[in-house]
Order: sequence, then C-alpha cells, then structure tokens
Amino acid sequence: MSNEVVSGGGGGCTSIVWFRRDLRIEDNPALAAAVRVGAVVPLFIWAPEEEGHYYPGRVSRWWLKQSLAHLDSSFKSLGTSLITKRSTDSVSSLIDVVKSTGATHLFFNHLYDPLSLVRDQRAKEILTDLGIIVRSFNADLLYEPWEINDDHGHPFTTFTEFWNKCLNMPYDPAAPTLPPKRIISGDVLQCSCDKLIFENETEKGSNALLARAWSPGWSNADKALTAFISGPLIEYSVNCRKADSATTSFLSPHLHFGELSVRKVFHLLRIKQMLWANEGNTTGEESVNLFLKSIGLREYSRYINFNHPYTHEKPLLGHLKFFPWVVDENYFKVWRLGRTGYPLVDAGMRELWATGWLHDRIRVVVASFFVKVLQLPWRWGMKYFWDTLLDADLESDALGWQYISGSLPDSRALDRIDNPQFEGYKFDPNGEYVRRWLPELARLPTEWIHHPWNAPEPVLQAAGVELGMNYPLPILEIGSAKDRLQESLAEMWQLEAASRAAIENGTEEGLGDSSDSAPIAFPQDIMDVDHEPARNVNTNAFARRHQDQMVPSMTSSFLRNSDESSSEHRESYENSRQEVPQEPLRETLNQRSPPTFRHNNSPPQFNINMGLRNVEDIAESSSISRSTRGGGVVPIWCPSSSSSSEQFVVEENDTESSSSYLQRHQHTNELIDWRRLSRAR
DNA sequence: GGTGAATTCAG
DNA sequence: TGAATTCAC
Repeated sequence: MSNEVVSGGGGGCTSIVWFRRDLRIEDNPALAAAVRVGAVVPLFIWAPEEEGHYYPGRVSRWWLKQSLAHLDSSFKSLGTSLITKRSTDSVSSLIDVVKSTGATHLFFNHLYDPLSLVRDQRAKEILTDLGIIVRSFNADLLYEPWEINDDHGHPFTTFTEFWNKCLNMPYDPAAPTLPPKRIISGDVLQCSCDKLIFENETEKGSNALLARAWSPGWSNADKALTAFISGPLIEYSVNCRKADSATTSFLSPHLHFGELSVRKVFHLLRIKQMLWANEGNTTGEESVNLFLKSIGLREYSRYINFNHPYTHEKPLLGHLKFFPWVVDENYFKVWRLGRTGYPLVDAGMRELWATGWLHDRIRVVVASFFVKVLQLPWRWGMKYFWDTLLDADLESDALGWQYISGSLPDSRALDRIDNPQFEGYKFDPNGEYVRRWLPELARLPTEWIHHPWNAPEPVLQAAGVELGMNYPLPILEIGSAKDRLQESLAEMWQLEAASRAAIENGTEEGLGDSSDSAPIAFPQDIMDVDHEPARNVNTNAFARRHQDQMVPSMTSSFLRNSDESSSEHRESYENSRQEVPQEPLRETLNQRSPPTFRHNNSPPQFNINMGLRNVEDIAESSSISRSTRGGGVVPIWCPSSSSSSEQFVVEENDTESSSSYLQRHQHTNELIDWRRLSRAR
C-alpha cells in the first residue's frame, strides 16, 4: 500500500495536491509528484477551528490571504487554478474534492505540529481506505526528524549536537527542484470553490499598512532570499545584534508559510560559504554560519516537536512544572501595552503590536522579561506572540519560549535575569529604537534613555517626561525581581525533590505530574472569541466513523523506551521503519499502527479578534480580564487530562496502539530525565 | 609574550 | 551567571 510506487506519465490520473504551509510551486515535492502522475487539482482547505487555541492571528491571516492569491495566480498562468474550501473538518473536505474531481491520488507535504500530525495521519488512513493513493513528502526540512539520531539511534536533546549532526550527515539534503513548466489541469470546474474570509471589516483597515512593508507570495519570497543573500548576508555576523538592524533577513514569514524552501536557502548559503571560504573572507563565512544556525533552530523546533508533541503546552524539563508562576493578568496587560517602565521592553512590545514584527534579539528581551522578571506563565506570552506575530510559528515559538524559560536542557540559566537597562545599551546603543517606538521619551538624552528613573529631575523636565504620568516608573525593580526569582526557584526545587522522593518511595504516583495537572488557563481577554459560527464537525458519516484521531508513532521515544517495550512492539516499529524513505517518492511518516484517541464534544475555543489593536482596544479588553473562563480552554496532549478540558482518551480496543501511545507518554512524562542533565543552578 | 582584568556572549 | 576570549599592562 504505502510502498506502492506511482507510475508516472500522465495516464489520465488526477491528483489532488493539498497545500498547507507549502505555498510555493518551486521545489514542492507533492506538486512535482502530482505533475508526474497526470492532471493536477491544487487544493487549499481553510479549517482554522482545527487549530484550537491556535487560530491564526490577524496579521498571520492577512499574510495567508495574500500568499494564496499569489499561488492561485501562479496556477492560473500554468493552466489550472487553486481550489479553496472552507471547512471545519479537512478530511471530509478532502473526500468531497476527491469525489467531485474523480481524483485517484492525494499528495501533500509534511507538517510537524501536533495537530497536523494527528489530522494528516487520519487523512491518510481514511483516504487510503477509500482506494485513494496517498503520498506525503518532506518539503519543510533539510532532514526529516527521524533521520537525525545519535550513535545509539536516539534523538538528540541539545541543539548543538543536533545541528552538528545535520551539518555532517553522510548525504546532503535533497537538491531543490524547479517549478513545473506546465500543469495539466484536473477537472477543477466540477469542484465548487468557497470564498475564504481571512479578515473582517475592522481588520481590513489595520491590515492596509502591512502591504507597504511586506510582499507575501512564493516568488516574492524568492526575490527576498536572493536580495538578502547577495546583500546584507555578508554583514550578518556584525549587524545581527542591533535592534534596528537592516541585516535581518525578514524571511521568517515566507518560511513559515512554506513560500520558500529551506533546502533552497541551504543550498544557496552553502554556495556563498564556499565562495567566501575560498576568498578567505572570514566575516562572510561567519555570517553564513550564524545565519545557518538560525535555519538550524527552525529545523530543531520541528525536531523537538515531532519527538515531543506537547512542547507548546508543557515544559520539556520536568522540574519546571513545579515553578510557581505568577498568575497576574495586570502584569500581563502592562507587558502587552508596553508600559513596564523599561524602555527597551516597552519599545519592543509597541513595535510588535504596531507592526506584527520584532527583531529576534528583542523577542528574547521581552520574553525574558516576561518570564524572569514578571514570572508570568510562558504559555501566555507564547500565545500572545502567536496572536500578533506576522511569522507566528507554533514550533519555533514553543522552542523559543521554552529556551527562555529554562525548560530545555540547553536553555539559558534558570536564575539568570537580563537587565533591560544594560541590554538597551547593547542592542540600541544610541536609543534610536526606543525613541522611535516611545515618542514620550524621544527627547531624553541617550545617557538616560534606557533608565529614565535615574535621570535628574531637570533632565526629565527638559525632555517633557513625567515619570508615573506620561511614562511609567518600572513595574518592578530588577533587584527585587532577582530575589523573588531565587525564592521561586528554591520553591520549585523543593517541590521537585519532594515529588521525586515520593515517587522513589512508591508512596505517590508522581505528585503533581504535569500530565495530570491542568495547565494554567489563558486569561480571558486573549481568549475571547468572535468567530464564525462553528459548523458541526461530526455531522458527516466519515467524521463519525473515524471520530478517533491518530498520531503517527514517534519513532525516537519508542526506540528509546525499548527496554520496557515488548519485542513485538519493537519489531513492528522496525518493520514500519523500513518502509519509510522510498525513491523516487519519499514516503515518510511512519505507519506503525498508531495510537488513537478521541476528543470530547466541547467545541474548541479560539481567538480571532486578537490581532493588532490600538491602545484603547487593548485597555478595554483587558478591563474584563478578571473573569477567568473555567478550566476547559486548553487542549492537553496527554491521555489523562482533567475531565473538564478538551481531552484525548486512549482507545481501549486497540491494545497495541494504545500501549505504545502510553509508553511514549510515560516516557515523555519522565521528561527525559533531563532534570539530571540540567541541574545547573 | 605572559598574566590578570575586562569584556563578551550564550540554543 | 560563568566560560571563553580579548585587552591592557
């Protein structure tokens, strides 16, 4: 079945190419495969309800809209057009399109976020059952997550090791391919197209400005890449630490939507690298290495997510679950508004809400302030980034926030607090960035721009700054934040030790194991919904029959856990493993009978109206932030979540799969024993 | 040119 | 904060 090789040559077969975050025609393996088979029906399904909380934010939807229009016009010039469907269930929409076009094949490219892993596996199974030949490909990564392992076949747990391995693989990432010259159109006229609505009237106004700064779409992405590589790249290593830097590539939104192939980026970078190495241009070489590293972090985010598909919800290091987060919605509001009293933080937050963009360094600054100074739960910050960033990307953002909050073995030191005042002089030495985003401080001399609270009164007066009036005093003093952090960490270690002792004594079943404790709910004001009426997901026969969703087996944790696993399990794993990469079609996601779960009927909550707003909007919405929605807002990626929340239940009649699923989660609930690795206090 | 101080920077 | 590297003498 999945080993079957498609016979090429356009023998009257029609293939659906299901586009998701691979909105390009160049170096798109799914599209290329479809073109080889015969007629093509390009399809995009807009089913944001499937994303749960992670309904795309306003700017992200704006980008998607432009990108799809661009893709459609490319298809039109090649002889077909993009079919668009509005849906609450991608799989049933796929079936509709199969039926109306008489397609025999379905091709798509892999995604690695947890929801997609489940949905895609389900799509594969259901459509295969219907006699459709389904193939999926790697279009998003240099190497598939399961290709990168240490000498023992285990996945890496630190970035540096992972990336070294990637850079020293015995084979290169697949070379990028050219776009097809011509496409034989499938019977797209037989298929009704839904008009997709990505913005409401109020959002349109705010979105208008975006088009001045950004050009979504795959061929624009390509131009941006070429321009970056032939221009600012060489200076990347010297400039990349300045908040205002013109050396940023600005490629991340293009990469998020797959308008750009990382493999193409990689190949072009490698060429430059060789060139500069030959010329002895060390700055250039260093720049390439540094930029490659950021590509590597993106790879790593998918890798981590694939191996631990709850990283957007749970810390990877076990002890973090004992950290006493400060659940203070007022702090959260002040941070979002850019009114913390620390100019660099505030400038960043205002830039983010005004433009949907933030320089990488400044993301670290504001996130670090959020987690270490305010001690707010990192998932809130991640959610806000998700809602506001143009390049919002679940895997990358989860990795970033976990890094900042000390939840990874190679995170920043837990007890380290960066002082925004010093960071200010580092990343914005002349205060230009702060002056641009904080007009109330514009006239303050550079000497005081990053610490106005120390400025002499006459200086403040001359600059028209009234602390506490038109610019706030620091919300918290850094020194006391440090003390508070120490206390919190002490408490965390104490609780962790108690829990460990309890487990070792066998007295308690893992006191407070994070898989059983509901995560802190998001505050209401970022969760308020204003979405299209949800359609009933379970109305059609297929959805009802296949209510149970599936996740592809996570190869690594399965193997790593092999001492506890039965040989039967391992065998089935090994067998499936062998069917993974195929030439010329690289069939991928492992097919070993996957674990199943079912989710209950509570409709997912999402957030559509939280995009960029003006100050009044935010202030207004946060005034209702007190009333917290009871519990059930957070989807939890574990079999035994609290009953009030959206929940996944292990299917009992499927012993093999459920046991492997549990096994995987038992393993991950040990949280890698990374706690030992990261004892750094 | 060797040594401690200062600085840089962190996946 | 701490290791690594550069700087000043």
